[in-house]
Amino acid sequence: MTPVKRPKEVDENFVKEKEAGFADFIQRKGLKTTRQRNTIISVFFRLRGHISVEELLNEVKKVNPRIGYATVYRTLHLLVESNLVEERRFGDGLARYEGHSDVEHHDHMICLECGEISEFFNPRLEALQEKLAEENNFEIFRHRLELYGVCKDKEACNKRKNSKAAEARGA
Amino acid sequence: MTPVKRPKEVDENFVKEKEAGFADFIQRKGLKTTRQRNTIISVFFRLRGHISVEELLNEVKKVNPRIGYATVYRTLHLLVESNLVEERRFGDGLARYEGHSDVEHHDHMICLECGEISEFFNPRLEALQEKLAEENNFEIFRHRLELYGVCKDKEACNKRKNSKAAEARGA
DNA sequence: GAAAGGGTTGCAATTGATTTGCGATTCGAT
DNA sequence: ATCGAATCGCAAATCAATTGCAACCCTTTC
Ligand SMILES: [Mn+2]
Ligand SMILES: [Mn+2]
Ligand SMILES: [Zn+2]
Ligand SMILES: [Zn+2]
Repeated sequence: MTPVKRPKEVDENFVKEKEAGFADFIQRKGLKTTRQRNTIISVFFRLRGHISVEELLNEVKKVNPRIGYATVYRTLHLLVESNLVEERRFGDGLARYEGHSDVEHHDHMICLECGEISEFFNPRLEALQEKLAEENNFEIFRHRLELYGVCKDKEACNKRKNSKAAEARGA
Repeated sequence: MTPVKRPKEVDENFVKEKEAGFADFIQRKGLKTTRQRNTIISVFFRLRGHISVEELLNEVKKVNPRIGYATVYRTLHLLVESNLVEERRFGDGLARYEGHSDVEHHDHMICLECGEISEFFNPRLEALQEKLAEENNFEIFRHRLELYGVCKDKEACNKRKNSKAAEARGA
């Protein structure tokens, strides 16, 4: 298994790259740079994990409280279209977004108890998928693999579950 | 690749098994057999493919026009809970349901052009997932793998796409 | 086989996420 | 600075799915 590791600190270089990529996209498309879009992507790429629209909006509002849902939704669509961000749906009914990290593509294991999401990438798995597609005369553009289950480390799992419950109460 | 094959004709034996399974579940749960539920499952298990709620309701209404959305939704939830049916979401925003066939579990390749959904099952792929989970100290309950792309056979793909477009116009 | 109790239905209203219409505002090429 | 086009913010609309509730139907009991 190759776990995907995310840097703990914000990687300013990564953010810069993403911002530049978005600027490119905007220009290519004949769209406009705006204060709001800049704020949103700057905030977004400094967050890590699988961010919901609400989470993002909350953070964005700390910078500019006048920005609303519609603009965040619209900007996220642009980010997805520009291929700088991927949309995820883990079955809790709301979309989540993540900027690619070093390992662009990866898959997920989701603990149904504590909600922990582990990211991984395995070349053999990817290759096998290609082989199966080949045999079926099919060309893969993208794929989605999610493993749902539970942590075997019950101790760690429970700890996470509890801290999550506490957080939910507090918020 | 092991393509999953579905019988072309309704397999009455399969339907019977499913109906019996549902009866069992209903009883175990202390729920009630009703005319509506019987109609819905009988219709559902005679359909094949990945059925949306609306599609199912349309068919159900041919038998009993008084049955409404709520009952179909509620019955589908029971079917999923009873493990006789799986819910799928292929990204078009609505849930689809399928009764298991001989090959209980399978994954999907979805053509973004013609909408064709190929079903397959590959033991190596399944085993590899288990191995990766093991390495991550994770226990898999279920998983979801979807390959999105296009048919390489452009002729067949276009034919399907066109017949689909015609159908949409006609309906 | 009638009555009782509890699950079920159908409908309409509600929810929750996401989208959209639109008047006001901002962008950016000229 | 100007002007047409793109964008914003808000509220209203949409869309799938869920739910409250009064009427109704099953099953068990007597
Ligand atoms: Mn991820
Ligand atoms: Mn299937
Ligand atoms: Zn866990
Ligand atoms: Zn195709």
